[in-house]
Amino acid sequence: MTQEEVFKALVAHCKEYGFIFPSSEIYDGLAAVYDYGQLGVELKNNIKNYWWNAMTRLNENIVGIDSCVFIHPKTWVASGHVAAFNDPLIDNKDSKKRYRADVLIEDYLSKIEEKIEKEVEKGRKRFGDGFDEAKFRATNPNVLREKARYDEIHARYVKAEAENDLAGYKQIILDCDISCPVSGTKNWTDVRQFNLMFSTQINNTGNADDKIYLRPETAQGIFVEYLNVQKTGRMKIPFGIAQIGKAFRNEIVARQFIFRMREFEQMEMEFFVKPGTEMEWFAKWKENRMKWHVNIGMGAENYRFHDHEKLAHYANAATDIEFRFPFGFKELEGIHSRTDYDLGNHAKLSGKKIKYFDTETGESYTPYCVETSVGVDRMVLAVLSNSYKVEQLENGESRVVLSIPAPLAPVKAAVLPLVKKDGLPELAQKVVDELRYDFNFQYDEKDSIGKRYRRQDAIGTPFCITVDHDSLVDGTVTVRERDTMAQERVKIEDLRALIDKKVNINNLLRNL
RNA sequence: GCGGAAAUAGCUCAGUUGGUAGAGCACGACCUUGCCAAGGUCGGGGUCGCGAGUUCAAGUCUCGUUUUCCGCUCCA
Repeated sequence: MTQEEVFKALVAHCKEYGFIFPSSEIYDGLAAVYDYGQLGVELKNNIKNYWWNAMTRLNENIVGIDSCVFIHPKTWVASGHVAAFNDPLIDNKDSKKRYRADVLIEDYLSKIEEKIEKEVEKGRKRFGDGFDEAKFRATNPNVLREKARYDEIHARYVKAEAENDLAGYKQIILDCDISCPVSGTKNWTDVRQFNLMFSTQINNTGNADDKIYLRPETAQGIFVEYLNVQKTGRMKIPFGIAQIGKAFRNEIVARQFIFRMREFEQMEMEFFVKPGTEMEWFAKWKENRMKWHVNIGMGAENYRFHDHEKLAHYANAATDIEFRFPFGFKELEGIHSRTDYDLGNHAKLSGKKIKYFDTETGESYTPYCVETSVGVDRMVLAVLSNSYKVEQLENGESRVVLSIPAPLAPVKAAVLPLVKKDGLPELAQKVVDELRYDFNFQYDEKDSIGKRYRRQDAIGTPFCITVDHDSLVDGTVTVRERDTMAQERVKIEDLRALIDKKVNINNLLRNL
């Protein structure tokens, strides 16, 4: 099978066994929205627990919060999202390339500037030492002509930007004969506004000022609560605030199953540090986070860092942790050094003093911030795609197995009576009743034992516990391991310890 | 958003030049076997993604639309 076929099979598998469904499928579904089913939610919760505990329990100086999806709209002005995510876009119909209309115009303007500079350069060469640049710029007809053109276009551009006039952008592009760098044609679509943030209204007065946004990242919920947490928790720099929650982005193209959805879940941690120490912490968190990923046991070779060369407006360093998905290495987590951009802007816009007073040094400063941000859904996809295997068995048959790392597996063990008679179901039920307080169990008595093993393989259950006739006599059962299919005989009273050792998330945490 | 392809049962698919929907698996009941799936009998389940049009008649032809996949594009 090709990678593409494997991925398709995985998507079908996820639906067939209740991990992930297309959202509202009975109404034909909704693009790029997926629901987690009965097994998917267990897997996802296990991943979240592993992260939450690694952050908040293993670090005394990291605490968690749960902020709302709705936050004051000014938050998104301060964060830069309102300004940065209202792009006017235009397509060239021939090359099928999409451009930001404002960037096309800006590029054109800078070309005019270059022309002017060239003229000035020519003048300098011609006149030599006696060259009066200011006078040349004020009198040379070529320069004046270009300057006038520049001023006119620039004025229109600024006006279009201020008024968000999409037709105005288009007209500038047409008037300036701006052509597509790829196709060279001027066959343009209309300019369309694209806003990454979803918006709604918080009451029904219809007043535009009531517009609020669904958060495009959970991070800002942390920044707006920074002061509360720092003060009430008596937190001392350096310290972190962790949060897991939903975020929403109106992506132009949301695709690749749950890799890029319009509604998704993030696990973000903002770590506040003294200015000047942020690179040190950035390096520390890079290492720390990679360790967390590799510790899951899906192979260190499947992860890599990808350092950003082009940095976002708020960052002075950024890297991605990428994972080898069926469609290539893609971002799983982002680690950003966000400087004091967020807290600084919130201080400015809110008028509140957001400074940290260091009692040891007597200094007062706006903390810098290092962010770690994982996509929960991407983690789920990483685990599922890495675990999905179609194995050829010795007898020529094949089995589909999800080798999900045991601590993350949705169902930890299945209890199976070898036959549905002779008191075996009753004993099996007793075993389940003993252990259901510790682990997520399934009980299954339908079909042959081999078939039931395969069924558990398909959902990634690490252990199958089979109760047979000997169990009635000596109180032992067969424990069958998912990946090796090896069996061992275990006393019923030893089951809890045996399973716990393999599936308890605390054992993962201990290795960190 | 553009271009290409696809959509029939929970899953994988068949369905002849248009003539009132099938298989295997899965699911339920009963019987049988009993440590690595698919024995038997019976049963439930589909307005063929949705909406129009052509036709005596549309799963099949035409148009639109939705969703998915692939390629562009986008991804502070």
